[in-house]
Amino acid sequence: MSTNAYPRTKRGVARREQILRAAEAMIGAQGFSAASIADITRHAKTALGTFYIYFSGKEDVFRELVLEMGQLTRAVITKAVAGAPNRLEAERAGLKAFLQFVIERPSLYRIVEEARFIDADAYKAYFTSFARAYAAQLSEAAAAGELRPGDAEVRAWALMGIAKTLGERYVLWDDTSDIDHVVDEAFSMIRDGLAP
Amino acid sequence: MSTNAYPRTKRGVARREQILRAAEAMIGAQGFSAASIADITRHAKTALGTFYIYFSGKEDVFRELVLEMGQLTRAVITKAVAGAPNRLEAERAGLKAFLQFVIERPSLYRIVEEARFIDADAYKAYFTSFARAYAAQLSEAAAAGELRPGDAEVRAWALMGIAKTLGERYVLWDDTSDIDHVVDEAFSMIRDGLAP
DNA sequence: TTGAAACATGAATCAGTATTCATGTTGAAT
DNA sequence: ATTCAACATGAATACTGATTCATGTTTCAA
Repeated sequence: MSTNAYPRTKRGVARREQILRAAEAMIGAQGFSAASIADITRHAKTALGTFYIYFSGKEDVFRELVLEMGQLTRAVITKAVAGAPNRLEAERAGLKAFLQFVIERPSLYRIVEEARFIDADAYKAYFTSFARAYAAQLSEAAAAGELRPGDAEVRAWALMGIAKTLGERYVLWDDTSDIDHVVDEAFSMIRDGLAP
Repeated sequence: MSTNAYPRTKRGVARREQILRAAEAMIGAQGFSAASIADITRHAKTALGTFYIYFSGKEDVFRELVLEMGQLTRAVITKAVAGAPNRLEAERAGLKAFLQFVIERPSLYRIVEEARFIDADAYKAYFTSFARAYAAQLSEAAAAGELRPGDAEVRAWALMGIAKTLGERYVLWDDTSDIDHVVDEAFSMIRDGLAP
């Protein structure tokens, strides 16, 4: 197996996962270039060469982690938003769920942001695809009279910007115990900014 | 001169500036690790070793560029905001000026964002100092009844997040001819979100 | 139970580039 | 005009860390 083919045995599946998690931890903590393959395999308790059985190189694991983050974020937010009675409550729930997710997986968050500089295409793909879906929701809600009319795409990017930045400031930098306060304050601005 | 002391002759001043501009262009275009010192000096039309007369290493130029960006952004926004009749108009003017600045110096924008991963302290310093001043303005405006009451710090970070993200999306990725549309749409959301 | 495919190992390569340094050249003060 | 500090040069050095590979070990289907 030279690159990235899926493992054929239980052991293989487990090893691959071990390495992936170690890569998340190391790259998340030290950044892409500072984290060496040796760091990753050491942390995964495997030999150096084993890495190359499962991944074709450092960028390859990295890309996979970005993909993973994409799927997770979507899943988490979709689930959090599911029960909301209307679009505005969905915004609140989505923001809160996102920040909560950053608390749980800070490494993945950092990795996605670093992707801009390591694998710009993966980064763009992640955010544009997210934005497209987001804008569709906003657009629909505006049509239903739940939001004031306005450019759904610009709104989607602005709202993503708020979430990203608050996540960085209030979770990564300074693990505020009071995430709810941040959510409330930001949401009240968003609510009044969008409500009909 | 082993590191970073200021040049003593006209020629020295000019060379240093040449190299700084070349570093901005190369690092901005290719990213910190992909841009080699050789790239930078080639672009600056000087010998490799000359670089080390003026800078102690790659991180050193990088840090200086981040500093420069800090001063420039402040200056540009302060100036743009100066004539605004009230805080809300200041927000509009500031957002527009920021996006315009990204159009003019895309490399500096990228460099500051990459600083998060290369020189986290410089990055933090840049944004927290900016946020502090921003929050003070918002706080003052709220006290004067120009804005609805609310947590000025959270607002400052949220607004910075909007600006950063719109800059990335609508300037770096897709040089929209119609920046004014983006500003208008984002601003109408901000206005309603903050107006008393 | 056995044999072949899958997986594991880590020392040895290989590549790229940051940094140094010994040797010139230029600037400007006297 | 002279002189010394400042500046310029780029080949040589030094280092880091990614990737390979020859040699075992384990899994599992038959």
